[in-house]
Amino acid sequence: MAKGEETRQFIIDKAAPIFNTKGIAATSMSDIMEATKLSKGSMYVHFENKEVLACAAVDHNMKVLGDKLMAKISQSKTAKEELFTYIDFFSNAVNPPLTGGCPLLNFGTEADDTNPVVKEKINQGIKYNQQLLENSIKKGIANGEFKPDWNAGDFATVIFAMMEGGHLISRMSGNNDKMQIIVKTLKKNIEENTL
Amino acid sequence: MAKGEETRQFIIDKAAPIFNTKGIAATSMSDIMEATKLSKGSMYVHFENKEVLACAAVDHNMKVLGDKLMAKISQSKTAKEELFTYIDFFSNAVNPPLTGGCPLLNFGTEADDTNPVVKEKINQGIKYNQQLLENSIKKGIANGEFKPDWNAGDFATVIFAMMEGGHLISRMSGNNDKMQIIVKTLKKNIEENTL
DNA sequence: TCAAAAAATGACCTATCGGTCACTTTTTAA
DNA sequence: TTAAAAAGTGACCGATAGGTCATTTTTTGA
Repeated sequence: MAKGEETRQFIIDKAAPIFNTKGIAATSMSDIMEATKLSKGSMYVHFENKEVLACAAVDHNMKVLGDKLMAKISQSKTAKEELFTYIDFFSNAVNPPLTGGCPLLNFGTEADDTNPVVKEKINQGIKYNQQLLENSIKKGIANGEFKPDWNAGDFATVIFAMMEGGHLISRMSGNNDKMQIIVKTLKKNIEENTL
Repeated sequence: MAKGEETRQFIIDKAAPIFNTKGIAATSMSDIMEATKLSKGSMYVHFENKEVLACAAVDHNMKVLGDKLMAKISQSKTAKEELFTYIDFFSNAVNPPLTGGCPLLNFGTEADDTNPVVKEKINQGIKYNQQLLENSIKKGIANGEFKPDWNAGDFATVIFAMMEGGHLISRMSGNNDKMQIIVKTLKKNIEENTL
């Protein structure tokens, strides 16, 4: 990797968790300078402006989270195991896989009415998650693990929505109590559709 | 109402939707000045600083939303109707009851790692919603509408989490398709627990 | 090896931020 | 009616925001 690209990645690595924690608007270039120990001029060698850096940070957060998730899921042997692994992966909202919590929730709500570019990134991220879940369910139906009349698309949406909602509740309360109810309910639901 | 209190309320009325749309950090006092057509000095007669105004706006958004919700729910005759009314009330995420969408989601995610005061307000707001739902379910169990072994607390959490998650999905996609799946699933679940 | 290209620096720029204050206008109540 | 209190004004303040650029330092490849 050329020096330039190396530094660019280094900046993104340092900036990503800050953006995910403080939000895009509340994160200043000075925050990134402090975290990277680089000068302001250097930041602007690699990023045209703050918006470009923020977008790169959003992408990075989603990629890192996706990679961690897939590393776990790919170890699963059955479709049911895949769903359980997905749920378990996000089940600790107080100590989440990514510093600052779920980037889809964080950047999505901030970008909603203000940043169409980031909003669309998050929209794609959400669709990716739902597709991932839907594929696992369909796989399980195809190989006889799950009931054939189970609506894969609908339940994929249900899982995703409940996990995000549970994430919000548990982060606000500071404990995973409600998230555990969500996890329990979803797993029970999966069991009921398991043959 | 004294003149001072009148102006204070006027400022909160104008500021609340702006904060809910842009977020606290991204909303400037100039934004509020423009919306109210009041001078900067006047703002600081009624609010010690931006944080105090933001907190008042958060409270106001939650109160307005709660009042609108209760106005609908109080018309319901049965417990099942109450739950359906709650769900329907929040079912249009693209054109939500409050400008900017759900304040619990908006302010909650922003305040999460940065503003403990607002975070606690949102935590209380979430608990209030869950309690409201739990009470309706318990009422329905008590009067024989619902199955007696239905876990009221758990299902209250499920409804709230799914609606918030659905809200996020639908706002990002710009349509209510996924929210409708959520609504359909929840109502079916309620029907299954209705005697 | 060495010169051109790329990266890094930090002083500096303008705009805007939240917030203050001396002053004017309006409201209030005796 | 009137004077004290409250509300409202807008110029002004220091701090910080995002961003620029001449200059220096480091990297690169012929």
